[in-house]
Formats: sequence, structure tokens, C-alpha cells
Amino acid sequence: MPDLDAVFASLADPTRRAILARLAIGEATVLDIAKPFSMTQPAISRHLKVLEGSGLIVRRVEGAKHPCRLAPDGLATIEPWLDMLRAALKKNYDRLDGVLAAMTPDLGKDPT
Amino acid sequence: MPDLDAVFASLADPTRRAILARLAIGEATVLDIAKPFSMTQPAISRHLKVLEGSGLIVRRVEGAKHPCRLAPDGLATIEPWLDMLRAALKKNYDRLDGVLAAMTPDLGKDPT
DNA sequence: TTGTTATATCACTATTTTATTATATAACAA
DNA sequence: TTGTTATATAATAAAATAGTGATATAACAA
Repeated sequence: MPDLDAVFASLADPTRRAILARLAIGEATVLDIAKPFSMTQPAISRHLKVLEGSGLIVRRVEGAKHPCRLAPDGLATIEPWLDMLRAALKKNYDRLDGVLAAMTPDLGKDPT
Repeated sequence: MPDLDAVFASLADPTRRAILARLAIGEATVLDIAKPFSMTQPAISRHLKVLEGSGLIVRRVEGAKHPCRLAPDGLATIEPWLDMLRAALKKNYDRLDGVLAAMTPDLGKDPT
């Protein structure tokens, strides 16, 4: 399983996110993917290598073409970590809620 | 609202994720945060600046101390994008499911 | 074969990132 | 005031990243 660093770093690049968005529509070859970008093919190949290394995409070989697709469990590495952070955010929010709730009764006590 | 690049890049560093995990427990000052790391205080200050810039944490000033806490809506920037990707993964998975379902009946046809 | 298409790799450059040390600033305490 | 604590900023060095052009490889088509 790739590590959190690799997945988040992969997602931090706009070109790579655009590639993922393209693959969200469906499988595509390297040149198909490269076409819309104002960037050379080697640059795209590198991005694909990064995405593959972080487990976000997979490739198969079909003759001279190497169609890429999204890896079904590509986000599996980061989901638990994000869940942890979401839980903490919610917990801290609830705690704030508790503080506010505890404060409210005092509002009637001494309005001075 | 900070951009996707900034948030994902923030999350791509293990020190910064550790800081977020620390803040998940509760508010902490810069030196509190720095203590467990084998890294200088300026380095931690930089990381905090990055986290603040990407909207993942907030700070308040309390005299000489600057306590940090998780920003409640810190993940808001990336959630929609992740949702999109998750939807695509699911869609592609369902499509594969469809292909397999369409193939299965054929298995009985010509077992040669 | 030969030429063409599809992709990868290499060598290199520019930029960004991360860390360090040294120093500045700001609040507090004696 | 003076010293100390808490934090930020500046100067720099090292490393990682992202791009380029040139070239290698591999499959396919004529």
C-alpha cells in the first residue's frame, strides 16, 4: 500500500488532478491524456508515473498503447486518515457546542 | 477559500499531519507542538504557517502565546473534489460490474 | 525491412520546499 | 529597566519537483 505522503502529494498537483478528472470519464491512453495539456508527452508520462506510484491509477498494456484507468481503491490509503481528522473536527465542534450550551444559562444570571 | 493545491500539499507532509493529529486532541501553543519533534522551532513555525495558509488550522493571540487549533471547516476545500473522485471510482466499478454481469450468461453458452 | 505511432527514459535546468542558524520582536515577570 | 519566554523572520544550503529537448524502445503497418 502506498503511503499517505505519496497520495496527498499526487493530489497536490493541478495537472495530476486534471488527469484524474479525465480518467473519471473513462479509460484513456497516454497520448489521449496528454492532448488537452500544453505540456510535452514526457511531462505527462512523469505525472502518470507519480499517479501510478501512489496507487491512484493503474495501466495495462495493449500492444503499443498503455491505457490508464482510475484504481478502484486509490483513495483507500488516505480515507482512514481523513476520517480521523473529520472525527476530530466534529469532536472539537461538539466541545465548542458544549461550552456554548454551558454558557447560555449564565446569561440570565447576571445581565449587568 | 484556499485552493486544492495548498490543502493537499499541506497534507502531504508527515510533520504537518502529525501536527494536525496533535491538534485533534486539542488546542496547543507553538512550543507545545514543537516539543515532540526533533526539529527546530522555526521549522515548526513554518509548518504552522503552511497549515494556516491552507486553512487547516487557525490561531489566536493570547499574550505572548499563540494557541493553534484545527479549523472546523479545514477540509471543506477538498471534500467536493474527493466526492467527485469517489463517485467516479464507484461509477467505474459499477460499470465493471455491468460488464461482468453481461459476461456471466455467456459462460454457459460455449464452455469449449 | 522501413517508416510511423505510442511510450519511456536521460540529461539538464529552473523552481519550490524544507531545514538550519542567527536574529528580531513582543509580552511578561522581577 | 532587565532578563526571560514565546514566536516570527531572514539568510542560506540541500533536496525534491516539474518541466524541456533529445533519444531509446516497442509495436504496428506498408
